[in-house]
Amino acid sequence: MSTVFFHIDLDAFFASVEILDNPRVKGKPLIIGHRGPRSVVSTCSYEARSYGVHSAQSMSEALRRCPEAVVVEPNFKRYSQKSKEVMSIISSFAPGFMQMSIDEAFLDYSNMEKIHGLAGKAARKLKEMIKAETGLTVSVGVAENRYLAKLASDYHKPDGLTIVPPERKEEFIDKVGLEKLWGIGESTLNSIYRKGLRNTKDIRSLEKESLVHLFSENLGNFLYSIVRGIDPGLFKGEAKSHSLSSERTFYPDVYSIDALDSFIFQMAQELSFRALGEHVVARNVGLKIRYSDFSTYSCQYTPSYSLYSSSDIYKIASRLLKEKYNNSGVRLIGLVLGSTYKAEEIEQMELFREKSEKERKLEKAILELSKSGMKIIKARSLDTEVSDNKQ
DNA sequence: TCTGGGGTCCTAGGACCC
DNA sequence: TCTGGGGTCCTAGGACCC
Repeated sequence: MSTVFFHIDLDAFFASVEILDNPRVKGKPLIIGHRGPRSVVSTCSYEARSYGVHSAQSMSEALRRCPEAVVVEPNFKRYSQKSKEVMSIISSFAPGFMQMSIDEAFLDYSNMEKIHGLAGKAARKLKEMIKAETGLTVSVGVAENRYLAKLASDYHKPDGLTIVPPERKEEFIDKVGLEKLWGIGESTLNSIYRKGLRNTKDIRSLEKESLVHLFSENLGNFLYSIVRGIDPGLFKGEAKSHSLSSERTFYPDVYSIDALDSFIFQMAQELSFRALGEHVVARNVGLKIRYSDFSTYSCQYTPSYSLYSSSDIYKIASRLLKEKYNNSGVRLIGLVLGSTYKAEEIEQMELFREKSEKERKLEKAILELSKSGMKIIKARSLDTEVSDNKQ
């Protein structure tokens, strides 16, 4: 192998951490998630999975399938602490570390045999280290590129190790099957079936040009690559743009524009805090509305100035709401700060200079307080005065 | 049985500029 | 008097993933 990549995936991560912290739930079907009427399963233990419970399933359905399940509220602080422990072991094991999410990461193990031995032996060693030091199990995939390694880690779970020899990659792809290939969701799958293609072999039998013609430039090339075990290049490079978003689902549905506006006001502040905390400013604000029938609309606005102050964000979002809201029941409302970019010296920025001294001080004071962990909500009628900070 | 919350990327049409 | 093609930005919506 000229290149070797590992994909390391923590098994049922949130559930495993809860079991670690509370061994009494070990062996029981465990569901992580809120207990609300519109909540979904975040993660669940393997015992719960045997009842047909799975991530993203509605909680009501999950509890119907497994009424005796133990439901635990997610504790993200604890998970991210545990995640850091694991990631630090992985990142010091080999170079080319790339964390993909709270519970998975890639390693580049190319030309590393001298350090930890052949890839299989090294992967076993890494798994043992993680188990010994954190008490958690991982599944590891080893292959010549990241895409295959990612599929491989999912092939045997939990506590699995799957190695894909380069000469058997197409065979492996066929065994995984079209339905489980990364990047092919329900919609793409249906459009593939509608074109009379039933599996990975059918797709492989077509020329790249035919696939591009049948689908689109991007999807055609993507399909052509993945059925051959060629990395489509999804896990490389820096992301071009970023966004920060916040959304809330209501139960029951909300019909009052004033109530919606209050939520927008709160979310504008949340996002403003997060943006300031991460030293980013945004180019645009987006609003998302999902009505009772699940129909979802979004709109956005790009002002001529950069955004980070809660009052600017709120003003735009509130205007979008007034323009778009159709007076029917709303189940979800969301706010997005789009096209964010790093701005180290926000205080020095043009917009801040245009603002009144008072307003600037207020934003700064709120930022400081929010950093100190205090929960501050500005009174909504005021843009330039400090309220008595209820709640 | 309905369907969270946080993200990224793609598509397609229109505006505008060269 | 009719009309090119490329590039970039903006918007709305869709797809996918963890």
